[in-house]
Amino acid sequence: MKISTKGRYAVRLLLDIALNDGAEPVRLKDTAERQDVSMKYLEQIISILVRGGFVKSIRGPQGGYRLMRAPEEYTVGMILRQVEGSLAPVACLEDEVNACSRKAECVSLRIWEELDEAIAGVVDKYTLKDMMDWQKEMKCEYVI
Amino acid sequence: MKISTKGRYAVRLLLDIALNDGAEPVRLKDTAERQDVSMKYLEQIISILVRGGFVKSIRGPQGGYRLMRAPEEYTVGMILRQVEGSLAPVACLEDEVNACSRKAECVSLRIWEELDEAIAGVVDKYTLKDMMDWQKEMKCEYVI
DNA sequence: AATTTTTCATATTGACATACTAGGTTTATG
DNA sequence: CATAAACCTAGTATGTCAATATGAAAAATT
Repeated sequence: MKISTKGRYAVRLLLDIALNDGAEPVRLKDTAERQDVSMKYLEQIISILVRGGFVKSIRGPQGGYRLMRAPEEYTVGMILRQVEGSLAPVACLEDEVNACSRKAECVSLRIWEELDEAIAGVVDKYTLKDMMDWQKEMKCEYVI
Repeated sequence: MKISTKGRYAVRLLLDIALNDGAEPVRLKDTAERQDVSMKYLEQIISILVRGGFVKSIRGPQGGYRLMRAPEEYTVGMILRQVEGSLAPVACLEDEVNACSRKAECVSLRIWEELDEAIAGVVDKYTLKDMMDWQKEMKCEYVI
């Protein structure tokens, strides 16, 4: 029941791009340094986000990445599902292919369904905008 | 973000023991047949539950397993944590050893904390007794 | 045009976990 | 004593995770 580093890095990566957006697009090298993670690994993660239409890339010197939409339009759940796939706690909830033959009688399933809803309820409640606001508040506190 | 078969089997195994409890203790062989899973695998799972004081075993012919306590005293969360370990969605929430150095400034952590609470809220809400009741209701519906 | 800086693409790796299977030992019953 | 159950340990195939490694392609600067 763990969120992978891929999922966690993806959220932090998009947050970093949102926070550092300015005249120039955000370079992966800088994000990697700021967050102290492998740039090569981030490259793989961002390529999923580019393909998913979450960010656009600008190649060449002074290139980098920018968000495609406003920060409030990215829920944490959207990001996690894009890089990790389904967040369902059991495969039988995902689709018909993974559904098990005992689905109708399975009383465990009721709990897994409620768990799935609870998870979605949290990750779909927050957006990059919320995280940006928290980050800014925090910076303020440090200054004071 | 998946619950392992070990966790799911453990819940169903204890439910099976609860439902089939009678004059004789419940044999693993019967549970394995009823649920169509490997008995050898169930042996490994139940040994964790024996060590954790969830069930007691009776050896020899006419042996088997019985719950140590009343079904309402087993939450699904207790069972999952016993066989899977922590249900925390990220390692940094587990303990001081796994905590990361950026914990104080990490805004993602707020979301993971809320997610952790949401997960616990569901799995600790239901007990084996609830599942037994659902199972019995369902049997009724089939008869009607 | 050459160089540099960035993204883009694919392959490989080592460690670990998952989901079992196999084979045997111990304990109690009839 | 034969049998039926739990108990114990090891092995194994498969896959996933979390990266590294290598280099190509594109675009801006010099």
